[in-house]
Amino acid sequence: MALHTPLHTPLHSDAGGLLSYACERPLPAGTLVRVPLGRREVLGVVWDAPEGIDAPPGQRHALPEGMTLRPIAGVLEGLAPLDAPWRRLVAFAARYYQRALGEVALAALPPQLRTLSPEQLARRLRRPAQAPGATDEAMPATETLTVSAEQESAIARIAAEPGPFLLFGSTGSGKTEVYLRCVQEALQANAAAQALVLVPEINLTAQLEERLTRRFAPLFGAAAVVSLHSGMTGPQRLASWLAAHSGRARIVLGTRMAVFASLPGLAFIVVDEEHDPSYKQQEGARYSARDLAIWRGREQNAKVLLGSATPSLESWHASRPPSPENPAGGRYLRLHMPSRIGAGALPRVRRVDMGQQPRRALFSAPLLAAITERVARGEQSMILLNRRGYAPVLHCVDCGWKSDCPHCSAHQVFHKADRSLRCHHCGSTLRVPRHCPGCGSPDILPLGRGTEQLEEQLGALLSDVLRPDRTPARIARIDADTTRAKGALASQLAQVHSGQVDVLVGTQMIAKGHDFRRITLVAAVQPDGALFSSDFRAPERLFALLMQAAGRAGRDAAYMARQGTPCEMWVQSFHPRHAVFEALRRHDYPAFAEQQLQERAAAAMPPFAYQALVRADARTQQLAQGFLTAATAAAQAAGLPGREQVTLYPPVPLAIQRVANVERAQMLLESPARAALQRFLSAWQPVLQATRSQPQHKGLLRWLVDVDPLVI
DNA sequence: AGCACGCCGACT
DNA sequence: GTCGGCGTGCTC
Repeated sequence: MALHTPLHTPLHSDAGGLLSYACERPLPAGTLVRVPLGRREVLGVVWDAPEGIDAPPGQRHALPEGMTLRPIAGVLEGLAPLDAPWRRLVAFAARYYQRALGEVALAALPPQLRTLSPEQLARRLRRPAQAPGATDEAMPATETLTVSAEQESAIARIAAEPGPFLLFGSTGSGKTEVYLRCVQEALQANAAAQALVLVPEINLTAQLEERLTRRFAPLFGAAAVVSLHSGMTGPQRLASWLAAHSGRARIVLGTRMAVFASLPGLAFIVVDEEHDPSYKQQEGARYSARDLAIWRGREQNAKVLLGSATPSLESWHASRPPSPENPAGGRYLRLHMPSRIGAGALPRVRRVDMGQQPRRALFSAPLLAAITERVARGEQSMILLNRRGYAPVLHCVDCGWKSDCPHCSAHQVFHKADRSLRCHHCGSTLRVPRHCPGCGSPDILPLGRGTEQLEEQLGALLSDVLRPDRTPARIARIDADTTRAKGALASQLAQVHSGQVDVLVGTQMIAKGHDFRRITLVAAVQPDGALFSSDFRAPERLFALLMQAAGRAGRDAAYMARQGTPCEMWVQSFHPRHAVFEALRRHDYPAFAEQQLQERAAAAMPPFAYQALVRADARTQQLAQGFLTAATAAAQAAGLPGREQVTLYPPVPLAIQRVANVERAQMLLESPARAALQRFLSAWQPVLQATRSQPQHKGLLRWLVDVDPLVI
C-alpha cells in the first residue's frame, strides 16, 4: 500500500512535491503521519492521489528507477484526518503563491505537532492544556445590547444573502457588534458550526478575545473561544489548534496565520480591518489572509464578512454595483453604516499650511495652542509621527557626512535615549560619535524628526502648562522602542486609559483599534512623506491611517457632551489642499476611493491589473539583475503559456537597494488577467529554477516570487 | 528545510 | 595534529 505526502522541503529541491511511502493499511487522506526522510523523521500529511485535481502542477511524484518505498514511521493517533476543504485550501495557496505544497501544509500546522513525541502528544490529547482566556470562572450573563437600525439592516442582509460582504462602517459605527451578532446567529443555527475571526495584529487579539469570551461563554461554554497567533507559546498554540480541529472551539480569533486553521465546521468568517497590510504575509509563502479567507469561504460554504472604515481599493472595487463599465463590480455585497453610535461626531479636520509657519517648526502655533487648551481642560491629545527614534539621520555641518549604515543603502537612525545610531533595516548599532567620522568636526546635528524628539520638544513646549488639578502636563510615547518588553504596551495603554497621560505621542501603533475614551484631539504632524511616494498605494495607506487615527477621537459620546467641545483631527502639511486631506476633511472615503480608482483604471494598475514580483538577492546588483534578465530571456525563448497577456518589466534595484550587504533587484509582471498571470508563473517556475542552477548565476543568494504584492 | 559530506584556516 | 567554516547535494 503506497501513500503520498508533502513534506517541509523547498520547491527547488527534488523532493519539492509529494513523496511516497509504504504503509500496511490504507490511510485516509488528511491523516497526520510521521515518515522517515534521510536520517530524520518528519511530519507529513497523507495527501490525495497525485493525479487528483489537487496535485500541484509541475511537481513530480514518480519514484526514481530502482528505488524502494520506505515504510511510514507511524500515525499520529487520536487526531481526525484534516478534511478535504483544508487540503484544498493548502493546495490552492501553494499553487497560487508559487510555493512548495509541503512548506504551506506544514506551516499551517502548529509547530509542536512536529516536535512532540507520540507519548507527549497522547498526553496532550487526553488532557488538553488550557488555552488562555478559556477559564472556568462563571461568566457574566449575556450582554443585552440594542442595535441601531443600520446595524439591524446589515445583520438582516448578511443573514439573507450569500455574500461575501463588505461592511463599510465609520469608526464607531458598531461593526464589531455586527460581527458578534452574525457569528452568534451562525453558531446557533448549527451546533457544529464554527466561526473564524481575523484581526490584523496580535495587539488587537487580547481585547477582542475578552469581548468574545464575555459574550459567548454563556452561550457556547467557557472553552468556546480560542486565539491563534504567533505571539502564543507552543503549547498554547497546539491547544487552540486542537480545540479548533476537534470542533470543541466554536470561535477562533487570530491573525493572518489563523486563516489556515483546521475548522471542520467553518460557517462564518470575519476579516476585521480588511484593508490592513498586515494581512499580507511578507516572507515564505506571501499569502494574503484576506484573499484566502474569501477563497476558503466560497470553497467551504462559509459566509465571509470583510469590515473596514477605509476598505482596500480591491474590495471597494469588487463591491461597486455591477455595470458595463465595471464588470468586476457586484462580486461583494457592500453594506454601509455611516453613523457613529455611542460615540460623538467625527472630529472636525483642521489643516495647517506649514508653508505659512516658521521654518523647521515641528508644532505650528495653532496646534500647540489647541493641545495646551486640551491639557488645561483635562482632555487627552494624541500626536502621530510615523518615524521612531530621535532623528532619521545625523549629519556633519562641515563636511556633509551622514550617518549612513555601513551595510545598507539607508541611514542609521539617531536614538537619543541610549545615544545610539541604529539601522532599522539590518539592526546594526553604533555609539553616536562625538566628532564627525569624516572630518573630526564636533558639529554633528540631527536631521529630521522622530517620536523621541517629538516627545522631548513637546515636553519643553508644555513645561508651564498645568492640568486642572494644577499638576504639570504629562506626556507618554508609545512606539516599537517603548513596547519592546513583554506586557509593556498593555501597561502603557493602561496609563493612558487611567488618565495619567495628557498627551500621547507615537507611531501608527497608537492609531489602531485602541479604544481611548478621553481623547478629543488627534494630530498628524508630518504626514507629507507618503504623498509623493513612488509606491502607488501610499495615498491609500495614508488615508486609511489618518481616518483610523481620527477615529480615536471622541469615542465616548457622553464624555464629549459633558466636555461640551468638539473633537478635532489636525493635519500639518505643506500640501494641505492635497486630495487625500480634502477627502479626510469631509470624512469622505467613497469620494477618495472613486478618485483613486479612476487614476488606477487610467494607468491600468491594480485592481484593474494583476501583478507579481520576482525578486533576486545577490552580493552584487549586477548578479541579481543578471539572473532576472536571463530568466526573462529563457521565458521568451520557451514561449511560455500566458506570455502574450503578461507584461514583463526589466529588473530594477529595490527602493532600499542593499540590506545587510545583500544587493536586491526585482522585476514586475503585470497582466489584465489573473489566470494568465497564474499560468505564466507556474510555467516559469521550473525555468527560474533551471536558470538558477546555471554556473554564471552561482553567486545568486536567493530568489522569490510575490504574487499580488502590496509594496512595489 | 535539515542534515550529511567535504575540503581549507586558527587553536585545545 | 584537530575543530569548524559554509558550499553542494540528497531526502520517497
